[in-house]
Amino acid sequence: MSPLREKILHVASELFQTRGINSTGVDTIVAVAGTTKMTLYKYFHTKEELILEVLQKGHQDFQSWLADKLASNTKKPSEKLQRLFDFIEEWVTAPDFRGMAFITAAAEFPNEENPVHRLSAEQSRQFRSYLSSLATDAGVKDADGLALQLSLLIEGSMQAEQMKRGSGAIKYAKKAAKILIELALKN
Amino acid sequence: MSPLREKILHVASELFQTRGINSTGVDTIVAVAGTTKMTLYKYFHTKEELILEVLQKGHQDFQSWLADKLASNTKKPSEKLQRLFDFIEEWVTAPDFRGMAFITAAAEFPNEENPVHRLSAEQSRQFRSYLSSLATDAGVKDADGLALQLSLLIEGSMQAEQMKRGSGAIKYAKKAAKILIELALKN
DNA sequence: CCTGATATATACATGTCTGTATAATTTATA
DNA sequence: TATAAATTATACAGACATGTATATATCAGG
Repeated sequence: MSPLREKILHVASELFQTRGINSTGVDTIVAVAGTTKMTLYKYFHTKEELILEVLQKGHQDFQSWLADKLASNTKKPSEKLQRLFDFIEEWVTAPDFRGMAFITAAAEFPNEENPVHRLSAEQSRQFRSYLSSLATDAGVKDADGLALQLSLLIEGSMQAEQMKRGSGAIKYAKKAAKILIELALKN
Repeated sequence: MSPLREKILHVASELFQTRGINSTGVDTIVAVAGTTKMTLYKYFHTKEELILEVLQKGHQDFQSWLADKLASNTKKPSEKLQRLFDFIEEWVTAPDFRGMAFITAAAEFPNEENPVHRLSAEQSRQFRSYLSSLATDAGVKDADGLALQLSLLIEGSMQAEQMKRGSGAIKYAKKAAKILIELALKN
């Protein structure tokens, strides 16, 4: 894959998160990336296409990072569930964290028919489904229910952290999660 | 207060939530409100001022609606805490609910220095502080902690409901809240 | 009816946005 | 070195953004 293409993707991702998607023009993106509009439009036919790819890459990076962390630091399924929030905390307290892409994108494109909104909703659904599989593996009965609750805590924390850096929300989310998980494992 | 001014505020609020703030031009607002730009700029010197007032009114409407509901449907402080999510559910499942203004606004204006972002963060903080006072009145020891956890569940549910109408997230948030509240009341 | 405030109609200045057209230039390959 | 591909430079079209200037119309109170 072209390094210039990846550079554009990376720069766009940064700018979208720090300034917002709609407030970031393609002129700014190419200027920061050190290229021109002609090149950008060669790799991405429209700005919307670029947005969708940025979202996709962001979500994939997050998902595989999390899966790797869980795979290499835990063994038992229930352990994965319990240590989940440690890694989420690591993710959201990273100095360059500026919010979860699919959360902010859905807010910038509220119309449910919009392709960007649809992809965001799909990623949110997919993340919950991943949490549900973790819960199922751990032997939780209402896995979907627990997954939804955990996703609310996680996405809420990300939202809170994006709104105010160093909010410490994730600490309390972790405590709440621990209670909910332990209770779910008993039933 | 001028009815025309209120009409503009109301229309702007609707459009901001259905199309996004940055994607809604003042031309659209005045067209839908049935007035002209001259009048809009007489009442609001800039678009940003209009945005800020829309946010303020939205938050005030929500807060007073919730306080009224709690005041007229509950007596004991602990009861308020426990029935809180019933009213939140009523709020987010209302047919015209399109997301919590201060959540989406913070996403559209990610820069923490931005006045719109600042107001959104302030409203979020204020809401948590209100939850904390409810918890304190109910005799909860770590009132701030519980308030933060509940706010994550609430804001997460609103986020989820805005992303996909009829998500049912609030149902599970309510269950989680019940557990957390009962546990906090015991300690 | 007349006057003053309120609102409208309309045009415009100025800037930014996405996306494209055209030509020059660098870079890689053979 | 010659040829082809990739990238740049630059200008522009057309739409839309915020905000303003100017003149007209509506409407209430005296």
